[in-house]
Amino acid sequence: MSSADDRRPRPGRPRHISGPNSSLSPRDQILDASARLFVHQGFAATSTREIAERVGIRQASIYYHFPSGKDEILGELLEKSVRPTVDKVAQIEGMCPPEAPETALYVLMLLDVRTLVSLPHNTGFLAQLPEVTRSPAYEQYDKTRRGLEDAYERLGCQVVRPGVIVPGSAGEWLLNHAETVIFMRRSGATLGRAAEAAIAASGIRMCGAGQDQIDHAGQRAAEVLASL
Amino acid sequence: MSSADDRRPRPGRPRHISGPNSSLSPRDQILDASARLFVHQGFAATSTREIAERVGIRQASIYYHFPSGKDEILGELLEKSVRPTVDKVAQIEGMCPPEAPETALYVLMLLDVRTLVSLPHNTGFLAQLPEVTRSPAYEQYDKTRRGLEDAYERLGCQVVRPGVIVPGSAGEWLLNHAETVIFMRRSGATLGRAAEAAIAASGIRMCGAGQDQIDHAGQRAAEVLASL
DNA sequence: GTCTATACTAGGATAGAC
DNA sequence: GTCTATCCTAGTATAGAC
Repeated sequence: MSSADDRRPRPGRPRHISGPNSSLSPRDQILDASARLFVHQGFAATSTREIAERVGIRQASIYYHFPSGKDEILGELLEKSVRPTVDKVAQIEGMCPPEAPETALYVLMLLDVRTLVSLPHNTGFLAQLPEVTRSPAYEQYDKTRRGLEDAYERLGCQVVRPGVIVPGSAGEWLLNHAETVIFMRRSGATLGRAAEAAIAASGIRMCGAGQDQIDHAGQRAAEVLASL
Repeated sequence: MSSADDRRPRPGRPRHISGPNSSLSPRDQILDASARLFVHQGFAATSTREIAERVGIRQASIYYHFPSGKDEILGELLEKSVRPTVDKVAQIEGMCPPEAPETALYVLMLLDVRTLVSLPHNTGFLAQLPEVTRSPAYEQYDKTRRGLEDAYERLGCQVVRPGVIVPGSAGEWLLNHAETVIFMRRSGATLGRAAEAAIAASGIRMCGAGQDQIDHAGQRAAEVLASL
């Protein structure tokens, strides 16, 4: 990482108001405030002035940290919202026994759900905004996410029982299902371990698995996730 | 309805370009163009100029049909996106045998899904936009939609098997599930009868119903829906 | 019913001082 | 590193002609 990570207060004109100012670097303060605002009122509807106000700096100062403005901020928030999950996918597929794909799928879903739940300000939602989808920053995000969808597809195809019909592709369907947490968080819910597990479980159930298999996958998954 | 519904070309200065201009009333042309734009690029990110351009009129002319501008257009689009479903809810609950709540739930979901699928430009998505949620027009929509969620809750509670854990309330969970069609449409899928049924089926499946019950509910549901 | 013209505001972005 | 000052564009909204 560059010198931007340096936390020491370096020289520079003091801010016009010097509030408590948190422990985050100015750059991270901007990211945090932006995330909250983008998610609550939309990307297009949020102005750089509003962001600056939240942080306690002037509008123009944002361009010191993000020379390309809002879009650059957005790009970084998007990246942070998929990266953690994707990075662990290969690991999961490696650790789970190929003869019990439900377990791997359960683990993947649970991991995905947990990551989304733990994202600050529910930033997973950003990628759903139409302005964002069309923005140049989205392209990079989308490539990364596609890797995730592929993993769901590989596992999903093995788990779905004959006779069970799934709309569209299994991968898209299951990933979509996991991402419903985003909308649950939006409607104000605080999701605990039980809710997270319930979502993963219903994902497997939708594929046609019986209660016994679900329970079994759930137990094995907890172990796998713990050793991650 | 008022004189706005009058389709005859009434006097008025001719448009600056006189294209094919469809068969819709000018007002409906504005609604249609707005719907497409709002869904594809967001509400806040869409300007009245863009709307006007699509319709083939000047920006200022929009205010003749919608004196309060964009928000008024939005309000009407939102209303059209829930009204059809909600209006049929009572009817459904009345028609289905109380001893087989899966059937009623299946019908409700299928109806809901079909309505969402048939909405022009996927306008069901509008209510998901943060700018929209905070807009004054949303309040009215939300009240209407809550009636729908209540119906899901009533039926869902009867269907969910003991031992099956559902995150949050059954009503919210199931309504959310039905609304995933919106996101499937967004990712480009064209949904046929089979896909619609698959969504309703997996909703029931998530509650813990077995394949035989699902099949049965599906058959009964088709009959009920036909006589609606 | 639609146009032209225009007033007004808000937001993005840059230059240079401290 | 943050500020002030300022420019410029884009968007909303109104008034009045046709």
